[in-house]
Amino acid sequence: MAEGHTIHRLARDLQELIGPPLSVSSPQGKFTEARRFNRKRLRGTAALGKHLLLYFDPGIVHVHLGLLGKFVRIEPLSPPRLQVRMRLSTAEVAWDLLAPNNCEVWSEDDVENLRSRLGPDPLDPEADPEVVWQVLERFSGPIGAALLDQSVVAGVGNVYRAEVLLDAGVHPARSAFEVSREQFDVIWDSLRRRMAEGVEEGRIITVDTPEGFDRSSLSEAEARNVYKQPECRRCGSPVEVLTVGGRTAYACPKEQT
DNA sequence: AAGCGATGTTCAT
DNA sequence: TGAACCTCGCTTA
Repeated sequence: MAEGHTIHRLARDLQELIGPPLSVSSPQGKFTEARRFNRKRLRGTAALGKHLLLYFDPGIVHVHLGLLGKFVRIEPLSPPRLQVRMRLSTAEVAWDLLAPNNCEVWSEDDVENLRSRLGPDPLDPEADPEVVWQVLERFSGPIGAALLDQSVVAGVGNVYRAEVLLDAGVHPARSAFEVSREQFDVIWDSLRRRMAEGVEEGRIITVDTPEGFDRSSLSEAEARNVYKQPECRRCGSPVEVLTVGGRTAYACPKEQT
């Protein structure tokens, strides 16, 4: 269940493994090159959209969590579950990678190739919204499909798509080139702010809450304005459910046109 | 106990 | 456009 915020948070959290030689294994066996990283040091981590890169000394491991994958922080001596694709551990802590789409050895060229295939990442401070805007003007298809296209914007997933389009008052099925500059600015600002919040909170919470409110107490169902909501949490209108860009989309028929 | 769906992507048709 | 891949928590019976 990973949109870009999850990966950026992981890139940060996994930095606790930087330093000592790591124990690297693949209890499940499917990451056949695990042995080659055993006793090697982690030099750094990086998040590019939904892609996670682990820089070892030497070597690069690329991880994509996909829909089901996750990293779990556990006690280093706890016996790994059978389906652990990769375990990274120090004397103090272990991280288990479960059910990823990808966990493989990459070259610098592979990383460069990925960079060339990804659009700007709202979580990258250097990201240039003008590049996205230019692409949208020529994009043939709905804005809802463009936002999920990783070559247009990197890191956006189905939840942020729904919430951000509500923020901008734009219906997901609207043609991308019909989105006004003002609407795009709201989309981009909203992506930046909400995804950054997602990194800090470790989850996607888009509803407004009172000052001092404990947001971690919100259930998943309570945390969003339109995504999977029966009614729009801003105005109460019944939420429209449709398919855009091959995924289920949610829209407020009153606020999104 | 069984079934369903999911914050993703790629490949085949 | 659909199936495959990767797994599990929540819903339904």
